[in-house]
Amino acid sequence: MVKKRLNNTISVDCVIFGFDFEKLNVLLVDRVLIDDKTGEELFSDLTLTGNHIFENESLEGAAARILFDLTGLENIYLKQFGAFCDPERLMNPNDQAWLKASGRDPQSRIISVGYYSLLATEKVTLKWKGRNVKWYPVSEVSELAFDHYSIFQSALEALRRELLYEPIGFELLPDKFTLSQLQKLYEVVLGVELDKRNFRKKVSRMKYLIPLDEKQKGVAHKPARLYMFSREVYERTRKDVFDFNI
Amino acid sequence: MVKKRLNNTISVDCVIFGFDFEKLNVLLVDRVLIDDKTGEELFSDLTLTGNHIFENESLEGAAARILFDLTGLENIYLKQFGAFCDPERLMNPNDQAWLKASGRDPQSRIISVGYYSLLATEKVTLKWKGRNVKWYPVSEVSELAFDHYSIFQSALEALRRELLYEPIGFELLPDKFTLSQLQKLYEVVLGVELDKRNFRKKVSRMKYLIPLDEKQKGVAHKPARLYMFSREVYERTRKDVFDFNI
DNA sequence: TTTGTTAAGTGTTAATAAAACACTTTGATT
DNA sequence: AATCAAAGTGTTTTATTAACACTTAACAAA
Repeated sequence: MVKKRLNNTISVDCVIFGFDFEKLNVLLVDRVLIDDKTGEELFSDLTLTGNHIFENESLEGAAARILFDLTGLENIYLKQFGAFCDPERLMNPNDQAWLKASGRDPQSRIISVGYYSLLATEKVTLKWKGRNVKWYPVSEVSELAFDHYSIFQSALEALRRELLYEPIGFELLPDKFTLSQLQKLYEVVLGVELDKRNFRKKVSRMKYLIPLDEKQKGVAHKPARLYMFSREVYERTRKDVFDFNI
Repeated sequence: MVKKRLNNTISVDCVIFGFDFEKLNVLLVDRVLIDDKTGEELFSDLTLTGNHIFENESLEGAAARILFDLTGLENIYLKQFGAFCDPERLMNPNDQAWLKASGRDPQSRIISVGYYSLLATEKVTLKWKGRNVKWYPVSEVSELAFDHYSIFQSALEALRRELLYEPIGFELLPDKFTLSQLQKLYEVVLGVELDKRNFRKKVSRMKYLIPLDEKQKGVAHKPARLYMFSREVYERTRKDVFDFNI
């Protein structure tokens, strides 16, 4: 092993999850490499949204910038879930060609710090900025460029774990939502089926879930009551000490 | 903000926790800067154990190497808990002097990837290698160099959370241990008091906790039965699906 | 205005887990 | 033989989880 101190590049990759009341989606970029001379399309595949970190920018700042550039939204939920830097991670031919074409040293090492973020898709209007960015259902994501598939899986795992223990589901819903929408969210993200009555009994214990004097409109059935999440109540009533009982 | 692509340095910092049946400890390095000319001690403070990443080395590989260099141990539990890279993090005067003295550009940016690892202190014989490395009780750690105190706190938080949901406590104990030692471990790491009978009832449900036909020796009271952790049983009986009930 | 459609909303019982609590046992030491 | 120190052990109350089916409200179509 060569014991040389390396200069590396830091990039931040965002796994942007969006919930549309039916399924969980993720924002991916359609990466197309065009041959300079012939204008021919060399290949096309999908990547996560990512970018290099600027001078005087924090990791989270870079993630927020990427998110802002794509959606125009600020103050979105962002959570760091891992750093990725396997020496072999950028070694497949497409990735090498891509790095070369974008003027980087294909031998250089890039460390990726991953953030996932949570959005209600209905809040978002995508800003193309010349890049082909689209929502893809999480269940249909298979191969991605670089090592982005394994980063994506890591993010999904981190999201699931977080959802079990922290009230972050609300980040995937509009400000006002119904209990059925909240239940569907848990079912879709965790990949389970939940009993309606037991679910409602459970969430009724969460004081930060505030029922509103307002109902759904324009639905062809009994309209559901709307609820909102109160961060204020959550912060005030959360237990400081671990309440796990071993 | 200057939009320049930077070359950065990656370092890996290890927060090495050790349990001694009484308290949780952490391995820290006493960093002393000596003036080249006068031989005078300029300052001394404590840092986490860390190192730069070598070429062709993975992040986890670097963490394992740091751990091996300090303890001579391999296959130790290691968990990545975060990446740290605030532009302001290395700006205090001691840290600047240190970077300068060790031949690095004080303006360069260092990203730290943090790993924590778990050990029974009795398994470890520290290898000095010219560096003053010692166990410090976690409860007595206050200031550390660089931003290592906040990295340390992050590690402790990650450890506590992990301990609540995964059977990692065994990593902090010798191969054979008593139930009282296991209980003490949970109490010390989580900072709670637990009821002996309820604790035993709870762990008796864990099939991967194997009672041995062996007892403590040389204690001036009723000797306790020894137990071991079976990774094999754990892997075989763990639920694949989330068993959280919402 | 009646009828059909669709999802909302609601309660009980049985099984399991958590919380609170004190005395007896065992081996080593004196 | 007596003392010491921690090991080991059960019951009751309360809270949570799991399983399960019918009525209601709004809209749309006839």
